[in-house]
Amino acid sequence: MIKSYITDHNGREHVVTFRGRGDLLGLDGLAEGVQTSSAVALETVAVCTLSIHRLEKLERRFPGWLCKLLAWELVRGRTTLQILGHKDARSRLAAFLLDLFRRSRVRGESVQGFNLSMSQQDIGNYLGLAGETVCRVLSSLRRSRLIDIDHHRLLIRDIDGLRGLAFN
Amino acid sequence: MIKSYITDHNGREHVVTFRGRGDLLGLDGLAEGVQTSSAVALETVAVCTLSIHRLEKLERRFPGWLCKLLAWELVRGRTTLQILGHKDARSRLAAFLLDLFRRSRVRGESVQGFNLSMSQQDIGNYLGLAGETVCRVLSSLRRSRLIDIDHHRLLIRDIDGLRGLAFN
DNA sequence: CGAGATATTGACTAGGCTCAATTGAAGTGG
DNA sequence: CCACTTCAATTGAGCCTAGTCAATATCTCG
Repeated sequence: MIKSYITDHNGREHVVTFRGRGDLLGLDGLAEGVQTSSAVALETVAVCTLSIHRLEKLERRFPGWLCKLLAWELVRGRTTLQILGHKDARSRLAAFLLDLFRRSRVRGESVQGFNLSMSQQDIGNYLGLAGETVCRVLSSLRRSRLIDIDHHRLLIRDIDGLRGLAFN
Repeated sequence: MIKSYITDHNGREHVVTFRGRGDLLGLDGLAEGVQTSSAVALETVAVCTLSIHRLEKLERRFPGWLCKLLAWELVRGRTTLQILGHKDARSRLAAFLLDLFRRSRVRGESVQGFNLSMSQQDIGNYLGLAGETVCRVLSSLRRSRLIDIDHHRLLIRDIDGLRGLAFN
């Protein structure tokens, strides 16, 4: 998993997304050729570089492909926005975990667990919460038997309960 | 000015953006042809419809044009995200006003005032704040001589002060 | 094993939300 | 032109969630 972030005027770091296997990284670079975000690998990863040139070639072969992808990103970002603007800490975490879970399933990693490769600090940064809050909420979710955590392995015990939280 | 919003499972409304003269509306519809957000005009407006067909034609004439636009939207959304995740009420309002101001200048409406056509409730919804908080902060900004408000006309008195707030 | 990072927990604080009452603005119809 | 209605804005009081600070505990890795 890769953490993508930006650094603001004060040198503070803001996590923008976490990308996993199969995700495209750096699409925002299309805006003027400037890279607007940085990225760090959170574990050992293999990346496949794709030149703009090649992207354009793909776009010619499958017109609208790239646009559709970008539009989806836009919609996804919108959902995140909604979460940050209107949900409390518990709901944010629930939504976050469900999103990670959904993506791990799409990748075919099945079962009902996945790897939380980022630190709680990073999760908090991404969700607009303090790291301590993330820890407290995760503990609370565990006490409520909604999830289980073993080191960095996360198990979902009650997905409907989580959904209830996430979608209020 | 047009307010673009989505409605969640509970029927609650979430303001996504405010669009003004010259802005494109409904680009998220490119994601699968489904309209993912609704829109309401906040005043009498004239809109120019643009069929997907026509968009594609434009894209053929100026390859990459649409992608670049979408990428910019992505970056813009990212900024909003940063604001929602990491700033307090005062900073959010300051950043919001500066953004509106910048856009009004781009449109050539110059001077240092612009029209706040949306309700404080809507602003709050957009920024993840309660309407009452928006009101309080605006009053406070006025008391600090950073802005002036007359009905729905907003005047910026101290743009550097606002910038200081917005960027912390 | 030791060091540095990360996680956990507690106590305290504060910023913003909720609820409620009042004022003010804008539009409607007689 | 003025009463009447309605919706937006304003202001206050009290509460509560999440942030901050600080102290351990636990993990990870060389």
